[in-house]
Amino acid sequence: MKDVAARAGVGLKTVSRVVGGEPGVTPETERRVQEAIEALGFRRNDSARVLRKGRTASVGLVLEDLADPFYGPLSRAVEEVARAHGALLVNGSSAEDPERERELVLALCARRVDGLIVIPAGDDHRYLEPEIRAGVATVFVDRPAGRIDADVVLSDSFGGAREGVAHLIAHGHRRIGFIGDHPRIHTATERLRGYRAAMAGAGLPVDDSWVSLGSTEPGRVTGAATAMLAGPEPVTALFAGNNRVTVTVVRVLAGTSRPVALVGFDDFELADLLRPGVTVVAQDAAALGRVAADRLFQRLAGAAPAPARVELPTRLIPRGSGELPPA
Amino acid sequence: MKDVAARAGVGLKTVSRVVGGEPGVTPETERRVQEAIEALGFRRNDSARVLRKGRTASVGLVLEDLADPFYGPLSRAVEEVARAHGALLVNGSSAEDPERERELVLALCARRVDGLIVIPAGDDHRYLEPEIRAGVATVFVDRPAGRIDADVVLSDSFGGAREGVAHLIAHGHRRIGFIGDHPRIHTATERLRGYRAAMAGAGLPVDDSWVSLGSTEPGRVTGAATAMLAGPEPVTALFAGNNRVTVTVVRVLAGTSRPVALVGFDDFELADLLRPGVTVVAQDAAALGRVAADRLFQRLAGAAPAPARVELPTRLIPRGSGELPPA
DNA sequence: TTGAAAGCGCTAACAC
DNA sequence: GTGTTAGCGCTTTCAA
Repeated sequence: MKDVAARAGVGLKTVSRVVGGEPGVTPETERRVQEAIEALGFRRNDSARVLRKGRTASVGLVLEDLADPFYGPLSRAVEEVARAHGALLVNGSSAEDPERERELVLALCARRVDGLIVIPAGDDHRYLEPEIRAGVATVFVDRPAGRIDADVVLSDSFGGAREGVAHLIAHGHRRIGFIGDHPRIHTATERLRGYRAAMAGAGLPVDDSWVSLGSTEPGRVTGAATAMLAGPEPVTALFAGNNRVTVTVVRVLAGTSRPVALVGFDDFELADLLRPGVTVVAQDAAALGRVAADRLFQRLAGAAPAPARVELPTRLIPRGSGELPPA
Repeated sequence: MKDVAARAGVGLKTVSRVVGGEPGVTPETERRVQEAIEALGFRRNDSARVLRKGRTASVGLVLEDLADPFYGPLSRAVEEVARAHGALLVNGSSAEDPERERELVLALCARRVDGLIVIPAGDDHRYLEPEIRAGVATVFVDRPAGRIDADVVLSDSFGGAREGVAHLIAHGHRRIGFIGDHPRIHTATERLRGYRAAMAGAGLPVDDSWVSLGSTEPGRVTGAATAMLAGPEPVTALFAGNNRVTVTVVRVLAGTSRPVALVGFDDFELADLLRPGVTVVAQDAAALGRVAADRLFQRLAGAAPAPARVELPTRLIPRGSGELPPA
C-alpha cells in the first residue's frame, strides 16, 4: 500500500480510501491510485485490516465429518448465509473426538473468527466460556452444548423416532429392534427415548436384546442386526438411528430371506429406488444450517437474546420398507 | 499479552516465549506467566501473529458445491493433510460460477492463505498470476487451470470413459448414448472424447442424437435420456457422465419396461444395492484431495518443481447394469 | 479533499 | 534468562 501511494504520488490514507471504497476522493485522484494498484498488482492484506478493525468477517464451522453426506448440505447452507453477510467459512472435522473438537474450536477462536457454529462431539464446553465472554457468538447445531448455556438448533429426534416406531407398531409389529449411535451422542439417546415412548405408548414391552447403541461402524451394526434377527423370537422390524446405520441395515436385510420391516432416521439419496423403498424419518439438514447461521448473524449484528433452543420438525416418508407386515 | 506481562511482572517477550513454546524461560517464570494467562483468560491473537510472521497456517479450498457427495471425501482428505501440517481449511463453493470462483479465490488471497486448492469453474485463471508470483502455492484438482501453467491433479476421465463404453460394447451394444455435464467443463469433454474413442475403436458410428451434454439438472437429463430411448432405433445402453447424471438416469430406467444397460462415471453409495447393481467407472475422490494437498505442502515447504499434471487411474466396477445384453 | 501520526497485538533482532 | 525496540500493513484520529 505504501508502494501504491508512492507510485500514485498520494498519501497512504488516500489509497486506503480508494481500496476501502470510502468517499471523499476526487475521481482524478482515484484514477491515479487505481492505475498504480493495477501496475503493482496490489491486493490489500486483510490480516492487517483485521488486526486494526477487530473483525475477521469469517465464521468457524466445526462438525463431525465433512465427508458425511448429512453434513454436506448443512455446511453449504451455513456457507450461503455467511456469504450473504460477506463472511467466509473456516471449517474442520472433529472426527467425533472431544479433544480434537476443543483444539479446533480454540484454534478458530485464536484466529478471531467472528462467530462459531459447532456440532459438538464432547459434552463439556466450559472451555468456551472465556471466548463467549470475549464476544465470540456461538451457536450449536444438531446436539446441545454441554454444561454451558448457549443457542442450539436441532431436529426433533425424540418426536421423530417416536413417530417412526409408532408407524411400525401401526403396521402390526410388536417386536421392534433399535440400533443407534454411541450413547455419548445426544441424538442417539433422544431417539432411543422416542423408541421407548412409542413402545410404552402402545403398551409393548421392550426386551433388552432389542436395543443396541454403539459405534456406527458397519461391523458393529451388522452384528447387532444379525443378533436381533436370530433366535426363536426375532424382531420383525428394525428402527435405525441414523443414515449410516440405516445403510448398513439395508445391506443386512438384502441378505435375509424373510422380509423385515425397517424405518430409518435421516433421509438419504436413492432411498426411494431400493426395493422396497426405505421408509425414513427425514430431517432437513440444510434448514438446520440455515437457521443456526441466521441466529449467529443476528447475534453478530448486535442482538443479544437469551440463549434459546430451536427444534425443527421431522417428517415421516413412507416408501415401503416401513409398511411391511410382520413376517 | 501486555496485561499478562504486567500481571506476571515480566516483559512482553517472555510471555511471547511462553505462549509460543520457545525455550529459554525458567520453569518458575513460566509458571507465573501461565498463572497470569489462566487468570486473565488470555488467548493469543493469531491475526497479529500472522501479520508479523507472514504465514497464516491456513489453506483455501474452492470447490463447486460442498453438498455434492463427490466433494465431501475430497474436502475431508485435504483437511486431514492440512491438519497434519498444522493448517486450517478455509473453503467456499463456487456453484460452478466462474465469477463467483474468482471472487472467492481473491478473497482467500486477500486473507493471505498460504496455499490454494481449486476445483475450477472458470476457464481463464490469468487473474491468479499476480498471486502465484506473490508466493501463493496453488494446485488445481479435478480439472486443469485455464490459460495459466499450474499443478493439476485429476482422474483419467478419458481412459475411464473409454473403458466404460468399451465394456458396454463388449457386452454386445452398438447403439450407446452418452449423457454428460456442460461442455464448458473439462471432465465432460474428456469423457465424451473417451466415449468417441471407444466407439471408433470398435468401428461403430456415433449418431448425433446419441450424445447430449448440458446441465446435470434432473429435468434436462431426464429429457435427454427419454429421447434417446424413444423412436424406432433407440439406444440399448447409456453411459452417464457423472454421479448426478447417473442417479437421474437410474430413476428414468426404473420406469422403463425394456432393460437398458448403464455404466456411470463416479461411484456412489448404494450403487451395489440397486437392482440391477449399477456398474460404474469409479474415481477416488479422497485420493484426488490427498495428492493435491501433498503437492501443495511440498511447495509450501520450499520445493519449487515445474507445474505438473498428475492423472489418477479409474476403476471399472461391474455390478450388473453394465452387463445387461442389448434388448 | 487530503495526509501525518499513532497504534491494533504480536514477534525478530538485539541488547542486557 | 530476560527485556527493549522496531515494525508487520492497515485504519483511525485529527489536523491541514
